[in-house]
Amino acid sequence: MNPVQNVIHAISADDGDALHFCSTCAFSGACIDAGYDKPALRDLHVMIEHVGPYRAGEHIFRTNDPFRALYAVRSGAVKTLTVDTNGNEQILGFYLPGELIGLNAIYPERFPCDAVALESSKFCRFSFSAISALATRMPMLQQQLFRMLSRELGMASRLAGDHSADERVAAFLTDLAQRFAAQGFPERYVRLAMTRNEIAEYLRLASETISRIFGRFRNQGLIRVEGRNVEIINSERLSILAHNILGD
Amino acid sequence: MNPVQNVIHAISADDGDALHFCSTCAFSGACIDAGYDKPALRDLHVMIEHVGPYRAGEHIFRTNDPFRALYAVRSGAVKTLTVDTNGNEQILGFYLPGELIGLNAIYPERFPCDAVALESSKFCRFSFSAISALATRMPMLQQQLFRMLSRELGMASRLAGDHSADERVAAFLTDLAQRFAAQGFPERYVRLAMTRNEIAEYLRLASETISRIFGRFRNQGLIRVEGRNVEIINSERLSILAHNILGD
DNA sequence: AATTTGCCATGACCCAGATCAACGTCGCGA
DNA sequence: TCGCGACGTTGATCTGGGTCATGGCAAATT
Repeated sequence: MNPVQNVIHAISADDGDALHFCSTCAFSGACIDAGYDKPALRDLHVMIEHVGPYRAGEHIFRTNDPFRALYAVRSGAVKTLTVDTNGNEQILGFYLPGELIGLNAIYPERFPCDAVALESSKFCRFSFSAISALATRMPMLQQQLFRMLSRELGMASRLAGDHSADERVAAFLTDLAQRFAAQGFPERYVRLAMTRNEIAEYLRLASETISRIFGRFRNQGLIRVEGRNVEIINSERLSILAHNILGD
Repeated sequence: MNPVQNVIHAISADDGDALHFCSTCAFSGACIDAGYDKPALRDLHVMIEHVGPYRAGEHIFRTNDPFRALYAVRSGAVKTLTVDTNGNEQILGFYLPGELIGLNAIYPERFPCDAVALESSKFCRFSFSAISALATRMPMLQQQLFRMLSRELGMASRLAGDHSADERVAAFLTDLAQRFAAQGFPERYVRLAMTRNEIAEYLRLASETISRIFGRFRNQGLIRVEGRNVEIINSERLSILAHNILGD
């Protein structure tokens, strides 16, 4: 049997309970590290609402919806996107379990984008006013929010740079592999939850260009591709290509 | 005398004192609105260090410098930039009085870019750990930091989109005019503190393209250009062009 | 006054990636 | 089982904006 196929089935996180985080919770790192894992956590858990599952194609929120809550992905995968005046979709980001959606809505106080499930997905919903209030009493939580905002800002501006299509695709694959690895999956396998066209809309390329570059990377022995399963053969060279975007 | 010339000389803010903000302080909105204008402000002022002036071309900080403080522009203008492996500069942003530099350094804990004065500039320096600590006691300050991060994130991802050179230049001029207007300057005049080449590095275009588009916008009666002074004649049509990037 | 240096403008040409077109494949509902 | 629509690949052609080259101008320097 081919090693690429069926290696990764679906990413999901356990559900957590009144005293434990979902295993991939966006806040767990900050809180557990800081010794908040005892009763203080009750305050955090009490404001969490488990929502979903949303099926593939369903909206979690839409552009201009009033912003009240952040969404942490528990399982599945999500895209956020805007539609410009010509009807062109622009994908802002893909989100995997453990990642947080909605940070770009804080300032406008409305969601500036749609969020759509790429596959069946569940979420933790955090009231933003409640989590802000809690953050004033939990400095590490505040810090974690600052860090996540800052991280997303850095990523957005690096991706905004003037890079070749090869660099973009290499950075996309490398980044995704690292994020899968952060969930405990083998770093060399990436299961794409999105179409070639969605990758293209994210990287500001045409879907044909994605196909061609996947093909070229395959011919150069950088990756193996079977449909939406990608195996990274030469992560070394891929990282070098990605370096201008990912920074390290 | 030509109306474009010498309308805007230099932007600067008064210096503030122990109980008053600089008139354009990045935090003044949040704090004054929230009724913090009495003794609580002392805590904020006490952690501020006035630095500068830096002359044109001088670095405020450099890539990989450890991140300890945010810088608010008091007067002058600044660019932040990265240099990629081919030696190409990429400008991340321009900053005017009242704006805050360094938010993208929180997550990596090092500055991911250089900051260089475009003209003689002064700053307020805020220790980040001190301001975070204070933010736990001043919810509106925390909120203001969240909002500024979120705002910059939104701007970065809109600029990252797939837009024509015309749209980019229109958005650049419109945005700058709005930010000048926020300082109380007439909205129709923009004084560019940066070269054509720097505009190009910011918008991911060639400097020749900036020249050509300024020329075309002039011929179409959208703007008047004299060196680095720009007068916006038809802000209506310019905003329509910019709409896909600026959103409103 | 002459020279250098940085900045800006404009024409000629080129290229990375978009667009257009054709076709193959897969999954799914009737 | 068939048909249909979404998805992916590949080839041919086009184009927006990049690159290269030239020249002008103004401030700084000699």
